[in-house]
Amino acid sequence: MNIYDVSAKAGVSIATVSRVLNGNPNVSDKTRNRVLEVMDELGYTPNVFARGLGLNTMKTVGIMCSDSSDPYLAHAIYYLERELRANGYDSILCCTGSELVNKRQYFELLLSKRVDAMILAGSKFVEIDSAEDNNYIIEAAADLPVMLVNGYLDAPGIYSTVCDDHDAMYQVAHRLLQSGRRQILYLYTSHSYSGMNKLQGYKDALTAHGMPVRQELIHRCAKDLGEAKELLLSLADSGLTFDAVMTSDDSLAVGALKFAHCRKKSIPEELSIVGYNNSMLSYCTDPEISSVDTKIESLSIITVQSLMKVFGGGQVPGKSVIKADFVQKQTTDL
Amino acid sequence: MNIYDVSAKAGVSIATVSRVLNGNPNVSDKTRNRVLEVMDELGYTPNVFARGLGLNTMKTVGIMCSDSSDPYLAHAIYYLERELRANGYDSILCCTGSELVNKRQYFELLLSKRVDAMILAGSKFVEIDSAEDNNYIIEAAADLPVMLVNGYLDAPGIYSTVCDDHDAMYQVAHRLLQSGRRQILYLYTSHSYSGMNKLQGYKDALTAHGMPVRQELIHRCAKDLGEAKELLLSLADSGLTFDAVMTSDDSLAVGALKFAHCRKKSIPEELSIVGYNNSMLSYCTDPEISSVDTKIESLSIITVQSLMKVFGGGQVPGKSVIKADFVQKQTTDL
DNA sequence: AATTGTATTGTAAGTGCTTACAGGGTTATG
DNA sequence: CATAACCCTGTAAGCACTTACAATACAATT
Repeated sequence: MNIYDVSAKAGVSIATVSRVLNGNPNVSDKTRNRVLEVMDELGYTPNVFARGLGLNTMKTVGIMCSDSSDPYLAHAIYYLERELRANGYDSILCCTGSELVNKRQYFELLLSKRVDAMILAGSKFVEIDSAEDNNYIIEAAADLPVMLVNGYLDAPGIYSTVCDDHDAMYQVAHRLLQSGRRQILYLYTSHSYSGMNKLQGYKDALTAHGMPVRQELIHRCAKDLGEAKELLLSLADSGLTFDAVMTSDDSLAVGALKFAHCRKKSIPEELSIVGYNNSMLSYCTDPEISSVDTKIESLSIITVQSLMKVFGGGQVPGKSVIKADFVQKQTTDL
Repeated sequence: MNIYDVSAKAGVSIATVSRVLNGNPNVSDKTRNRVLEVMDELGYTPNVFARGLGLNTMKTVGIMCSDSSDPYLAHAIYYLERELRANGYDSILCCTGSELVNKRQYFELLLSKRVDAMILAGSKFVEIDSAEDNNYIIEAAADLPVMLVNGYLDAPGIYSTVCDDHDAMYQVAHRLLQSGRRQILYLYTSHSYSGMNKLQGYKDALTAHGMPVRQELIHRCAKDLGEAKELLLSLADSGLTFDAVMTSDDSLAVGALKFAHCRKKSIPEELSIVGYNNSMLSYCTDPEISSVDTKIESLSIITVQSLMKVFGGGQVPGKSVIKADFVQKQTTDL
C-alpha cells in the first residue's frame, strides 16, 4: 500500500498524490477530493521513512530531561509533548537520570536520530560551574534549534524560556522579612543557572532590608526529603537557630516540615516553610506547604510556541521570562 | 555526508560499507577496520530514514501512558525508556492525559509512525466495562507486539506484565482483619483489569474471614486527594464508621490521612490507612503511609525483556506476574 | 485564429540505505 | 592443471516518497 496504489486508483500521477499529501495548493479541488477519497477507501498511510528521506525531517523533536520522576519535570514533559503533538510534531524522550553522567552522550544519540530540534527540560543541563561543559550544546545549536526550559545559555540558536526565579525568591524573602522573620535558612540543590538566580534573589532581599548574608544559613542538599530533614536536625543540634526555611525545591520543603514535626515546632508561628515549584508534594502534607508556582504549563507552551516560530523562520528572543506566583498555603502567614 | 562518501574514501563499494554498518560477518577484518576508521575520520552517522526505508523498521517503540504526572507512571516511563535504550531501541512517548478521550486516536497516530511495538503503561487502557472498546488494540496486535504494563488482554500478540494485585490486596486486608480491624473502607479509582483484581482481593479476604462484603464500605473516587478527603468526610458525617481505609492508589491514601487529621483521629490506633504503589507521596506525609510496593522497576524491565524476546522470535507467556510487597510505615501496626 | 499566460498535472531525478545476485580471487581437491 | 568450493566484494534494483522542471490544457487577450 503506497503512493502508487493511490495514484493508480485515482487515475493521477504520484506527484499529484504527493502534493495532496503535503497540502500543496497547486491541485484542483476536484482532483484533491478524488485523491482524498481514494486514500480513505484504501486506508492509506504515508510511510514516514520515505517521507523523512525526501524532506530530511521527520517532524520529531528530542526532549531530554534529567529525571522524569521529579513531579515538576514530569509535568513539563506532559505539556511539552501535548503541545508538540498539537503542532504536528512527535517527541522522542530521553531521561538521563538524575546523575546526568552521560548527558552529552544521550544528547548526541538524539541528534543522530535526525530530530528537528532539541528541548532540554530541567535546569541541570546547564551547569554554571563548568562553562566549557556546555560547548557541545552550543555547537549543536548551529545545526538545529535548541530550547532550554528553565536554563540559559547565550548562543545563537539557543532559546531559553525561564521563570523569573530571582524575582520569585526576592519576593518570598522580602515578605518573610517584612513579617518579622530574621533568620531565614536557605536550602538549595544545584548550581544551575536557575539555582543561582534563586539564591541571588534571597541574598538581594536580605541586603535590601539591610541584613547581612550569613553563609551559615545557606546550605546545599541533595534533592531528597530524608537528607533535608537530617541536615536540619544536625544544624539545629549544632546550635543554629532559624525561624524560616526557604527551599529551591518542594522536596526539600517536605523534609523541612518533617524536621519541624520531629522537633515539635509550631507552624507557621515558630517556623515558616516555603517550597518551590508548587508541585503535588506541597499539597500532600499537613499542613500544606506554601510554595512558588513556577508556571510549568506556561513555560512548556511558550517553549513549543517559540520553537514553532523558529521553524517558521520568525524572530524569537533568546530568552523569554515569565513571572512566578507565590501560593500561600499553611506553612506561612504572609 | 553519506555512505558514498565513506565508500569513496575507503576505496570500497557502498555495499561493503553497509555490511560493516550492519555487522554482516562477510567482510574481511582488514576491510572492516579501514571502513570503521574512515567513518570515524568523517564523523559519519547513518541516516535513520534511509535505513528505515530499507529495513522498514526504525528500532523505535511507542509508549502510551495515561498520565505522566502520576508519579507511578512517571517511574514506569523512566525505566521503560532506559531499558529500551539499553537494548538499542528508541521510544516515542505519547501521554493521553488522564481523560483518555482519544486513546484510540493516539494509538493509531503512534502506529502510523511505524513503531516496531507498542507499550501501554497504566491499567486504564484496558477497561473491563467495555470489552469492545479494546478491539483496536487486539487488531493492532496482529501486526506488531503490544505490551501491557499492569493490564491484561487475552489475544495473540498481546503480552502483559502485571503485578499480583489480587494477592497484594488480599494480604493487606487479611492482615488488617487479623489485627482486629472490622470495618475496612475500600476506595478505588477505576474499573480496570488491575482495579478489579485489587477489589476482588479485598472481598476474598473478607469472605475468607467469614465477614460479609458490605457495599456501603466500597466507594469509587477520582484519583485526587482532595476528593478522597471530602468523600470520607461526607461518609463519616452520614454515620458510617470504619477503622481502616484501603486504597487503590497512594493519592487516595493521602486524602484519607487528611481526613483523619481533620477529624483528629489517632493513627494507626483509631484508623489504619494503606496506600498502593508505594510512591513518593506515601513518604511525604507525616505519618508516612504504609503502602504496597508494586515493583514498577521490575515490571518495566520484564516488559522490555519480554519484548526483546518477542522480537527475537522467542516464546513469551501471554502474562507475566510478579508479587508485590507490603511496605509497613506509620499508618498501620500489622 | 494566433498568442500569451496561468493553472494544473506528469516525468524523472534525487534521497541514503539494504540486499539479492553475480563475479572475481583464492585455496583445496581430484 | 583443471575444477569445485568458498570467501569476499561490487553491481544494481529496490524501498516510498519529494520536487524541480517540463508539458499540457484551457482561458483570456489581441
